[in-house]
Amino acid sequence: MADSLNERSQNILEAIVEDYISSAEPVGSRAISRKHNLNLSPASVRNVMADLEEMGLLCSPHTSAGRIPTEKGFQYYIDTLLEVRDLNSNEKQNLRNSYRFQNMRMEDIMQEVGRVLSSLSQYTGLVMAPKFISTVFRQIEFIRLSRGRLLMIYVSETGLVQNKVIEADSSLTTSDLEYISNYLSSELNGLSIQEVRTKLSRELQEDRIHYDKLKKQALNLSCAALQDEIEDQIYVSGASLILGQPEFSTPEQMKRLVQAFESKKLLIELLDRGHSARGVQIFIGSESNQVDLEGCSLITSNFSNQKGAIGTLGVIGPIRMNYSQVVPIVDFTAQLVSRVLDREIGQD
Amino acid sequence: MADSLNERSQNILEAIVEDYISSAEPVGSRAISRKHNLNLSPASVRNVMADLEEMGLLCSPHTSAGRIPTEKGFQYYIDTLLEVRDLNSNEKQNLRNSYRFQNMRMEDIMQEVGRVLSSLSQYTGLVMAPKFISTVFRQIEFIRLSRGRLLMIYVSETGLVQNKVIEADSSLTTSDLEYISNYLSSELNGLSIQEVRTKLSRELQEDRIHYDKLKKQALNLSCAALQDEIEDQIYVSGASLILGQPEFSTPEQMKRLVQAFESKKLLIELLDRGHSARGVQIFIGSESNQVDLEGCSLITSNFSNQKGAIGTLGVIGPIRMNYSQVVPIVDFTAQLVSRVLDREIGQD
DNA sequence: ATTAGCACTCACCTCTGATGAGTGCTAATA
DNA sequence: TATTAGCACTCATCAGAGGTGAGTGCTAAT
Repeated sequence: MADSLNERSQNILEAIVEDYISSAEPVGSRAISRKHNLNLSPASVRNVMADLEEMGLLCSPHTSAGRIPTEKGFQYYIDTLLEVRDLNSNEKQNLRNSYRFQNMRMEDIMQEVGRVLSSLSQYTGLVMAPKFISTVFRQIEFIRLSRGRLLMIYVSETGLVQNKVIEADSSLTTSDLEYISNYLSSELNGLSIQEVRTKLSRELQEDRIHYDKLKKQALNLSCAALQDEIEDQIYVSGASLILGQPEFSTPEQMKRLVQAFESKKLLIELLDRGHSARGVQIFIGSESNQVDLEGCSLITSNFSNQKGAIGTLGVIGPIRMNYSQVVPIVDFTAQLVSRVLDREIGQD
Repeated sequence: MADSLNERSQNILEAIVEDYISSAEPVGSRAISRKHNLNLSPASVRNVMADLEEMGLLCSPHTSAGRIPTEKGFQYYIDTLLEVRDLNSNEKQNLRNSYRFQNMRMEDIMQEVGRVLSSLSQYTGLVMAPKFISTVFRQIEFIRLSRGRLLMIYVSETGLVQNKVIEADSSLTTSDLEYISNYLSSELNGLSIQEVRTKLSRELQEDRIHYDKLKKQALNLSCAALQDEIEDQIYVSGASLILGQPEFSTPEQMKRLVQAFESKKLLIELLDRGHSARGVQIFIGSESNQVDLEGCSLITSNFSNQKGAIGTLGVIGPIRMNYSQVVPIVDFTAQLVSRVLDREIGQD
């Protein structure tokens, strides 16, 4: 149905959306007929606007105000009218230069990505570090904390460090732990977590392993350590930028957003949505299904190195976001980060 | 000078401060003369109020409003009038029960502390994890990331894991690194970072070490890894709570605060102020010297285990904070966390 | 020394009318 | 038949006016 719009309607809708994106104010027929050289009188524009309103693509706050695009209007704009141009090589170079990735830990890289995303887009940057489950095993260490409690340190191929406290048999000596660490690290090196898990459970079932008590304990320990998920890490940058947007200028709106940004769980859930997709994804307004994020749109893209290690980055802003500007930034940044992660383990 | 206040003046100042703390509104003479049974008419109260205003302890937003305490007024209240009662054993038990510390990584503990602090105080909780410099060496690992780049993982006595990427001689093999890790871990175990540093620089100067090339490399590596500070970790919880306070209800104020909370550097600087002191410290308003935190007060206390590992926790709220309620919470929480950190490495 | 009394101040609320941007409808026009 | 000029109408926004009430400072009485 929405596709049945004729060209004039499309032009006018596009004009309204773009005017609204830059002004955040209801757009009147007069403004459209003048600024965009459509050679149409305000009256004609009004007629089309009335049609668009009937279709649910526009609405007006009150009788004597202009029109603003509805969520559905934005949806249509994004699906049909938005042309995302690629960055030219100059812009790409600028973007590359914005990032400082030298000698950074994974955490620092993620933080840096958030920082740049938010400062370039002037909205809020979100980054979710590669998920534990998507990483490739590199090394594992066990350190005794107190009787019966061990600290497990896991390092992935890309240098992502995650740790976890596990309960364990208190009879293990320090050298036992060292042996176990070495044994597991060499056994599991290069396997994906998925493969690690199947390997572990298979070996645990095999009988012969039972002859070597230490090896069995190694398997038990690593099961305890690696079987469960490890909480995703998420980075929010430039939260104050989105608060500067007029649609969130009331104290209530601000509190709501800050609350949402504080809830890592909510954000993880949000970013997980696009986690299997390739390329840039756009979630408009109520698609997020989060009351606290009402009025927000999210532009995300996944990044990953060649061995897996999938994370997600993106920008969250008002529905009235400058999609044509932000989408290429998110897109290219994801590519950039993917390449950086490869370099992390590469030989250059 | 401030101490020259007579008892009546003190009583009235106290009454005004406490009324203002609970109402956030200017306090009138009538309210004081009635609610607090001072047996004084409003007119008498007004006389005293005028004196207090002249001393700079009170001010009035305009002629026909009541009085509100100035920063100096709050300072006086805190220094002279505030009586901080200890929690009774019931309250202590409740507080203990609020915290869930089982099998938690240091990060989780810090986060949990922030969560509980903010939810109990209804202001914003701040926690700074034990500073790297104050920790006791437990173990160090080096993992090759790519040619010339190593990931260093440092684990402190309390299980604080910190990592860092360093550039290094690319000729080191995996087993070299393993040897180096083991050598350093056994050499440095139990030393404070301060001691580690002096030991390292002393050994590097000694000649005999130069015969063992690998040991020399070990020392070089650990110098590169441990000589610089590692960035402090800071946790902010319940930022939205402070935004609910009437003094920060305008959009500008909110944006300002959110910005301040986003700047880890600023917060670290703030918490560092009280870092050498013992017991609870209170920083009122402009004492923070941070324009972005204008109108805020900070209540902090350090925590530490018996071996060092000093961190700081606290609550940030409006100057009009409920000090008598929050101070004991911060105080007892710091004691609690200190004990938990000891248990981390203890034998129970 | 304390307090009752009183004039005074001023934020806050509500009501009012003016303004103007923008609309919908209708009739004239190309 | 599609477009547009014209016009009455709507309604948010703003400024000014008047009323209200909480609270003050001062003075004179207790």
